[in-house]
Amino acid sequence: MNKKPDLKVTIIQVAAEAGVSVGTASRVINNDAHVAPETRSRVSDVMARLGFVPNRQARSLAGGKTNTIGVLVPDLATAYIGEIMHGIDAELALSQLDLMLFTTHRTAAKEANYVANMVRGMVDGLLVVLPRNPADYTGTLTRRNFPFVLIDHQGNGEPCPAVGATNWQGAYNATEYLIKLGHTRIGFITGSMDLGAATDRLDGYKSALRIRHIPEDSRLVYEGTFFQPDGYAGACALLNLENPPTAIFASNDAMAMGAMDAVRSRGLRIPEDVSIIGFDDVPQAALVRPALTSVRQPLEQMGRIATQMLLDRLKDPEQESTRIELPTELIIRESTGPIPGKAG
Amino acid sequence: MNKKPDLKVTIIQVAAEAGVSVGTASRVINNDAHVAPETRSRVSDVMARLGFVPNRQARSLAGGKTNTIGVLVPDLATAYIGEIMHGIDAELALSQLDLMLFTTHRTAAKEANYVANMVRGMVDGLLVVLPRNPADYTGTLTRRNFPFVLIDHQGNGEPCPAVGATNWQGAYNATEYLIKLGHTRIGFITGSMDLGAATDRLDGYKSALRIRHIPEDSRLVYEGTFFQPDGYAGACALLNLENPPTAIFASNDAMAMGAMDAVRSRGLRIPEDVSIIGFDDVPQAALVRPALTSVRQPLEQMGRIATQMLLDRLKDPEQESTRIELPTELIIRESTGPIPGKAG
DNA sequence: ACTGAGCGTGGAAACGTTTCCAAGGATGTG
DNA sequence: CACATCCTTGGAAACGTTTCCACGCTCAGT
Repeated sequence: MNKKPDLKVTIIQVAAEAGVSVGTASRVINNDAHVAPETRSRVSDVMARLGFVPNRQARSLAGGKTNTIGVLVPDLATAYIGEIMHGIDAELALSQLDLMLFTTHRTAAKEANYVANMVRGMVDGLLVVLPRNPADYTGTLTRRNFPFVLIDHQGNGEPCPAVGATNWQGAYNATEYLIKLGHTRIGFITGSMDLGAATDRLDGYKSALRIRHIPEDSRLVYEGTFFQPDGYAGACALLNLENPPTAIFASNDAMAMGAMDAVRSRGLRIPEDVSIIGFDDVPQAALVRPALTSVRQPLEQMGRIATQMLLDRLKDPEQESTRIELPTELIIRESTGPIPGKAG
Repeated sequence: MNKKPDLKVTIIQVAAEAGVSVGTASRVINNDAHVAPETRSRVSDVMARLGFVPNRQARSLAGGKTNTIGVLVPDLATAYIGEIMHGIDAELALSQLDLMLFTTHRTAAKEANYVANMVRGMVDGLLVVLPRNPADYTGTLTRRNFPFVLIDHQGNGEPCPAVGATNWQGAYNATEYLIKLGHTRIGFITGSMDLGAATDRLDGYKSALRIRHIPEDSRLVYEGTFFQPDGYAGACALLNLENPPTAIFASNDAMAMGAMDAVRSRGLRIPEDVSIIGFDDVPQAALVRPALTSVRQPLEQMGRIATQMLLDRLKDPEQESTRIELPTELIIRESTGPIPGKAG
């Protein structure tokens, strides 16, 4: 065990020990082609023996890149974001890039602020999850040619690189499915309406009703914020209507679970009395009883793809900005069934 | 709007513009006391006008500190870790420190590996959440005087800075509470037994039984891994016993929720037929129906305190290593009640 | 054998700060 | 009034890399 290196081993020591110049040592580190194989292995050996690890800051300073990408998330407390992060993380690990995490705590001001500062050398690229009002900064970013990708946001303004899911289509399909089961009174609990995903889902729901000539009833739409308690409150409100819905479509799984609790606490059965359908298909959806029918968003994949897009842009910042929409998929489980009375 | 700075503003430009030396400009940035008030404000103005943001890498390289702390987590998909992260993040935001995130995906090898490399200049300090086998590296870290704090780990080896919760006491209290309700057949679903928290909870359970002279029955202990499906499987196994338990104590809330599903899917009621109790008290525990009785771990606070400890050590690395145990608290909700037959 | 291309290498500038040292001016003390 | 002290400032050396430029050498083509 002669592997007790001094606290700091620099490239200079490596170069001296191997009898080469720092320039050559640097080339070995960076796998530069112009190094004789013999020299390369000799230097590599020395590096291994000394336990050399290149200094990150110095590399960044000299090389102009940080090998770090920044991820902006609203918070970390939800399974939803956890899934996306999982995908990002997995993809990043493959590229030897590190991840700097910033939480905005759902405040748009912080978001813009972070973005503004981050552009200056902290990170090479930026991933913004669930952006609040990206219009504040996408312009600046684009103008500076700073690589970034938005995750799960509908580009309502100028086009910018983003990956999302087919929220409209997913909501449409789910609603259509309920209609085919015989439901005509379908309650809807929205997400935060300042998020594009939320409005798209509502629109999908409305479109499906319209196509099937089911009259819209604004009392059947309850405005929530994507948090579980809203699902509970929303379901209560809907069930209190004089002509309550036979199915409730919540804009995400967390609210759907809240709605399930509300239904159960009134002694009603799922799906015999009320059908419940969610959105996202977080892992827990399959684990609750009755298992929740939900519109799957490929969250992890969204994280992965966004990361890949970012890496592409890192290599070629001039790349055209594309918006990718991943397909959603209706996952039918136990929480939905035919309308009461019509059931077997 | 003359705020259209060139892409890179350096301290040199600021100094030139303000008519001072770079040294003085640097002192202004760092709030060094030895700057005349007049000079300070003049330089500050220029910085604001030019939109100067100090280059992180250069600062780190020259100053020897990164202003970044590393956080090692097993993954991000659980509410449990989300809560802890929340606390860390909140505390870090106060100190203007940034957060570099690393996920180990529950592999001990990666954990040790990250730690080894991270020590070299990537971050100033390290927070390790739910360490797998910290013994692999705590020695090295301590020897090098590298600041770190372990979160939620029982120091079974040499003492090192850590914050945890009173797992033993929490499990003891919960078990005692069930006994007082009249339960004598109490099933227990463990967590991953390679985690100190898991063994401590099991020990607390066993101790409570022993004190109350309730014979231990190894069939009542089901070994799980902290994931929800284990709760389901565990509850099924326990209920299949010829003399099934009247209460089930799961080592965390995720498994408790799995257990609730299992109980319900057999047509049994909670808590009338079977009482369920969890551990952690994640936010969702209060949201499910029936609301879950659980042992609260102050997760967010654990994150905060660990961060504070780390910051203290950053200031004074020689500081003595303390282990802090935060008290757990039994939160009684609706999922527990008197034993069947004895109830009103 | 002579030339030109290309490869392997060394040397040094640059990256944007912090921090130490020294110097000048103002202030206070005896 | 001389001298010591403190405050403010400028100058320059680090920090550990990357990268550009140039130099010599080898080798193929003529």
